[in-house]
Amino acid sequence: MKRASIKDIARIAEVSVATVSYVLNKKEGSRISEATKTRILDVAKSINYTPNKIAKSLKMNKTKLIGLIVADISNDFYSNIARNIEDEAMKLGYTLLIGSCDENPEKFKKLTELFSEQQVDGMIIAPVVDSDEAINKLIQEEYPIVTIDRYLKNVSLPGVMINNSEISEQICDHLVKKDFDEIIYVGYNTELPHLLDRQDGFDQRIAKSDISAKRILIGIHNITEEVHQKMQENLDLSKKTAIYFSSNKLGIAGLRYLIDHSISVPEQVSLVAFDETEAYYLFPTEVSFVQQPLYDMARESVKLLDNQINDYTTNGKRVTFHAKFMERSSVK
Amino acid sequence: MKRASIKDIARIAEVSVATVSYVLNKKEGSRISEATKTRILDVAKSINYTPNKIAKSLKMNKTKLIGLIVADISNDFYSNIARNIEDEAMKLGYTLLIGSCDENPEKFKKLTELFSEQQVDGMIIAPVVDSDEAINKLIQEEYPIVTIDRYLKNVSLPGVMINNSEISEQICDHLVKKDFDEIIYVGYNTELPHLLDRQDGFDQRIAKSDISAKRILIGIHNITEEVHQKMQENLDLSKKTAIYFSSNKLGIAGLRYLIDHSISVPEQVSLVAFDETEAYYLFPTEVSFVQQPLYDMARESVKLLDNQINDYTTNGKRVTFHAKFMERSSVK
DNA sequence: CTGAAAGCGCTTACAG
DNA sequence: CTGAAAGCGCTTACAG
Repeated sequence: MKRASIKDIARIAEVSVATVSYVLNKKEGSRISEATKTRILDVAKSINYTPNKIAKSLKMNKTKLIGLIVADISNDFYSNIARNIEDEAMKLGYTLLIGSCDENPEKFKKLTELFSEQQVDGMIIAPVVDSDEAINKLIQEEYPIVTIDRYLKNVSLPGVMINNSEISEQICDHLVKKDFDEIIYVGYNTELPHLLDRQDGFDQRIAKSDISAKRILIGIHNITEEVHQKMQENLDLSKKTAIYFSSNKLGIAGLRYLIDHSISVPEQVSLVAFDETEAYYLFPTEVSFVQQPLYDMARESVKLLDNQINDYTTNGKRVTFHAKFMERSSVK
Repeated sequence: MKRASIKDIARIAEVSVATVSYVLNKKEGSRISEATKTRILDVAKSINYTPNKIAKSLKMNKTKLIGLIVADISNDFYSNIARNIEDEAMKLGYTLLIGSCDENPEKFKKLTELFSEQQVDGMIIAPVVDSDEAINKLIQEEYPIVTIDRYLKNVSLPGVMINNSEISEQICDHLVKKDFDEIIYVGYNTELPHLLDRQDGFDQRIAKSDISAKRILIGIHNITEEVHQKMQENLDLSKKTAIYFSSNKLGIAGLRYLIDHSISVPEQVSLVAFDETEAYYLFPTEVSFVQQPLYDMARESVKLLDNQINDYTTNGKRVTFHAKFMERSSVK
């Protein structure tokens, strides 16, 4: 697998490597004669030349590589975000490196180091709990970074997010108006700001009502088991109940519980879930869900990062998108 | 974002860059004195040195990068394969570049070019229809490649696959013995060898029985619509019927049809699907499915590729794994 | 219109 | 025990 280099082209076309480089990069500015130009192009084609991006990167001090660190790539939300980011990155000439840290700060740190060694021009990250140290190091090095989905409480990095609190309030409002005896919020026991926002929005609306509300908060591991156990303990079918699952993982676990216990939706219990996932569509009832504008978020994140790369600034702006409540038939 | 280089270390520690390089790469062979060694390491740490892999790659003529081209990353099968490959690649010191060509040969070709320019040491690919040209070019350049899941009819590339024909025959045998009036095979109208194998295995077993069989073959786009339409036309609930969905996408579309039409499984119709996906678990009946040994396949593919990289050979061996039929309650 | 030369950050065979 | 130097494949300011 010996690859042709511009040196080879230069030798065969009997010109200098400089000239080859100019022609190949279309930087001649009409300086090079048509004859040499076509000769060079022909030779390049005939020996199957492909540029060595590594060499170019070294010289140019930029790789046109972007690193993406998601919290969990097996989550449909993140895999869809990744696809959209890849498309957008490509449009701006970047190649995307994808890493999943699986909510593990050690793995998060390792990925930042890996990407850094790989000389990525910047990173799009979804911070996980305890990833602050690794992130601060990047900030200190003035590494271009942009957050997505999640954000940091104490640091103002540029990033994209949704109106978590607001949309939760809307959902809750919708449920409150339907006159349920009880509304159950299913969320995570976590410090992640965007998730606390979802909880806050819900709480605020509940506070203004006189409806009884319960909170089921679970750890980030063993989601299925914990959701099942807590639903067992908290779901009282003698009451007219609505459940709000604040993530797709929680939603899937909850739907699974309802299937296993033959609880029919929305006859016996109503529900709303966060995010969209293919799995919702195999549930016997159409699931009402919160849809995030993935494409717009992906596009904006790449744009923000590109800006950071071209002109580094410390006070990044955070862009908030509006999630959309898609009403289906799972709420009665 | 000015990064420290070994030159900086050399200057501060007052040694040559050669010495720094030896120490950093632990290639001293006890040649360097402990004093200089620790001095260099201390300086490296204090100025936050991270090696520039780009420079190293250029010099060493290898990047420790592997490219993975899957047919469709939004398919759970491929995203799980990708995760497993990433883990295995990491173990051997490789970083994984992931690309999804979405069954599009143009995109496939573009990804091979992108990866090639990025100087990946090798590629793991799932060939799509009409990708032969791009693949032949790689072969001609003696680029280390390994196929996964799918394989090529006319070229013997090293690769991993499952016993498609055999497992289909087993499934069919299982259904034949249950004495259905009719068995429907749902597959793709395609030339992809591994899918034709699935069909062949089914056909062979049917031929030895006297059960009526139907084939529903659909195009690779608009899966949901086509499956719905053809099931509408072909499903006769007055007969005792079993359906065999030969991919997870087909399975999901089919399950969706059954949900939409309130057809109960296995009471009114029995079914088996290929591959595992989270969505199956939200279906009211536990779905019997074919499980592929993803981890083993991923590991073997990386191993085969690593072998190719270290010692290129043209006659690659193909490794076949055994898929497993997981019987649940969707067949009566 | 074209080329010689420096340099990006590394590694390593060679010399001392 | 340590260093000078060449070279990986490019780009580009400069000279002619």
